[in-house]
Amino acid sequence: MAHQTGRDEQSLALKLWVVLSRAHTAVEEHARADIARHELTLAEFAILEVLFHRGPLLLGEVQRRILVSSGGITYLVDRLEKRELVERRECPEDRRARYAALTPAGEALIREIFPRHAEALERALAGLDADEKEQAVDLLRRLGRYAAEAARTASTGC
Amino acid sequence: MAHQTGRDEQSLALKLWVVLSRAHTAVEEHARADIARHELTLAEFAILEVLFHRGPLLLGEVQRRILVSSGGITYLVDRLEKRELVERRECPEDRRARYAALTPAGEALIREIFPRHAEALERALAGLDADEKEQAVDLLRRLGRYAAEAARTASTGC
DNA sequence: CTCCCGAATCTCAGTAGTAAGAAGTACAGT
DNA sequence: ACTGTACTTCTTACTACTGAGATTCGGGAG
Repeated sequence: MAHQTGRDEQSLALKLWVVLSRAHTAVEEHARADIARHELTLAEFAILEVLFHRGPLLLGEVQRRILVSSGGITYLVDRLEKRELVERRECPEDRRARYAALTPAGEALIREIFPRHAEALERALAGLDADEKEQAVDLLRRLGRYAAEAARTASTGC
Repeated sequence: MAHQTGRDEQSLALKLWVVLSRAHTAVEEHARADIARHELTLAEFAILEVLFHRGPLLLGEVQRRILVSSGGITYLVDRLEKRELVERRECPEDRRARYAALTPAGEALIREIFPRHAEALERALAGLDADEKEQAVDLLRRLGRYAAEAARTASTGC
């Protein structure tokens, strides 16, 4: 048989899942600690960052980019709106939809903290050199794409 | 200067962090969905799994292996104990400490679902072949180790 | 036009944890 | 024996979300 997926293949997959989880947890802790200094969660930072780099986006677009639930995006934008870092704007073409956009204060904040956050991440990821990072990016990109696609086709039933 | 860490180095680090997060989220979703069929969270499954493969462990040892807070391990073992999958046992040498151990029902459950879970993970991770998985394991292991170590030394202050 | 299906957002109850600190216990130094 | 420090678990209050359903609206079919 061509694909004899035995116990060693399985244990290799399990090992990969474990080291993926641990690496993610360890790096996330750095990111979280850095961002917590500004009283932001990672999800809140991600919203500021995506609005900074892409400009105003519909709530649904933000939701898909940062991977939270529909309830979650409402909750998060509510919080950022209370702090006057983000504002909702009506969408002229579709009255169901709203844009999220940075306020001047939000833009000033993300402009200030984003470079320092990038530096903190660079330090956290300094265990690999540039070549190794590129290899890792390639492998993880394919891993993630495949897994996301597999989830999609499984739910739609083939 | 030897290490000119410019904008491209930083954006490479950022890209790595993004693909690491997305790969983790996508794979975790598979693991979560598979385990949810048995009314278990990933953390609960991790406890059953570690007790199955290592035998009875002190709560603190379980906590360090599955990376939750001290309050979290109490909460999780409480839940598993209510379902009679795990039991607490006194530690004769140290009366502060307790062992967590699988009940017969808990062992039967994990013995049944672990192989299927391993298969589900293997399918989720099938985007990489065996060689690539080994490369990824190596890179992620070093990445995670370094980041975890950096967090430790940062908190102890050098 | 009206009906209806689907999409975009919001509401609200519930949940899986975390953080900080309490209580009990071990152990080393005096 | 006594004291102080550190460790182990547990308690309590809180948080950052999730998931299901409600609401509002767009757009095509009849």
